[in-house]
Amino acid sequence: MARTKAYDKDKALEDAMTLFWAQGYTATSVQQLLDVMSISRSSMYSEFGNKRDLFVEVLSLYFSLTNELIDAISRANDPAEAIRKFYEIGFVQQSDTLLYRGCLLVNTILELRDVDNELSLIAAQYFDEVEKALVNCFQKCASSGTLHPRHDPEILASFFVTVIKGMRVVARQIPSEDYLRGVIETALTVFSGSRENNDEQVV
Amino acid sequence: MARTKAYDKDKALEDAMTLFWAQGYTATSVQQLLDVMSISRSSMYSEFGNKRDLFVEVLSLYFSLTNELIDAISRANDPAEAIRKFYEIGFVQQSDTLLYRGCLLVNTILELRDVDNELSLIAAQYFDEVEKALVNCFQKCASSGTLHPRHDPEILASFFVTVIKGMRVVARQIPSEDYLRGVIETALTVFSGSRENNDEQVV
DNA sequence: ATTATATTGGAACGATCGTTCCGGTTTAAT
DNA sequence: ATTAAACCGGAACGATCGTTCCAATATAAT
Repeated sequence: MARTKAYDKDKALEDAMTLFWAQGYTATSVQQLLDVMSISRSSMYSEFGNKRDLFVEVLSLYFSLTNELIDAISRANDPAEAIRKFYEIGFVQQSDTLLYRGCLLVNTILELRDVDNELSLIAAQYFDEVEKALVNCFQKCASSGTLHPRHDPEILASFFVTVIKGMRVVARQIPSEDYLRGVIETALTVFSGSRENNDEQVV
Repeated sequence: MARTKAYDKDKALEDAMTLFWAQGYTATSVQQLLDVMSISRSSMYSEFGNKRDLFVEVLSLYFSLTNELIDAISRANDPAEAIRKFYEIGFVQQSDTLLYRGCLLVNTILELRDVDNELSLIAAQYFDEVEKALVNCFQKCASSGTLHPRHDPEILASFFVTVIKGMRVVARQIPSEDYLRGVIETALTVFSGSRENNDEQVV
């Protein structure tokens, strides 16, 4: 006996994600959210609780979109392939609009660390999932021999995750066509390097 | 015939920087600024104009602190030394408090890109100064032979700047003692690598 | 057609936002 | 001691913040 909703919850959540993604949590007002979500004030509060709860759901939705990424990493048979797949899916295959938006998780980690640490940690933990997948991949590659024993899987994963985070910062600055490619290709050369003349590093 | 100020402008600006650095531009209220700056509302507005103008001055102050960094880069004679100096000054020599604060420029680039692009661009341009210094250094090294001709100075600089940006994101997550060191040491191996088996990269 | 229920738009809440303004206070120079 | 200039505290501005509430509306089931 109920009236049908005039809005689509999934669609509304997606639109909220887009706005939070662009403007950040603090700078995005509820009124702006209502506008892009095409939802009434009352419906938003009854459906999502409040602005903060909505953001938590948005983070969850955003992370669910990275499943494709994690799967690709898990399936890779050599380390360079894993990274290339990552880059391919996360950067090349993105439309400019999405690419230039950067990463909601990175944005959130930075924005809310000293404002709402709980939210910041949620974002950080989601990103850690990606790092774990990379560690697993590299460990698997080490076992199968496609990763040179000189490389530590964990350190290697932390390196690439950090590079990706940096690239998400750069992406938001709307870099030239080849900028990110140069970065990732340079990063990939760590696989082909020898370390002989690197023993006396002390820093 | 004037009364002496009860506040120290430089000190006040520094304190404002600290707060903006931690909380970001949007989430920091004028009242919070007055509290940490130990300045009256009237004095703040007559001295700095408004919140936005104050932030512009804060960005300028922040950038002036990187002069030491840029000098160190400029003086370096080989590329690895430049990067190590950068890491040493910008990360190792920092107190935990400062290190975990991340980078105000990176934070600002991300936070304000779609909120106040003008401010975001100021931050981005400051960071570009660092990148230029790195390019110059690498070009100099290429001339003097301490940089292998296989490396392109600009691409190499873009790589390390991106790594640094990523490391600033990571730093704000309060990483373990050795995390950042592992990242930078891995990044440095791009200098020692050969590229022979890397010809068929197509991505 | 009636009933029941969920959705809706909009008014209203107190709190806080950035900013302006003014009267009182302080102090350096006359 | 008087004057002039600058600082200071705080009230007040309108605007916006996130949230709550309610009456009106719309629709699925009876």
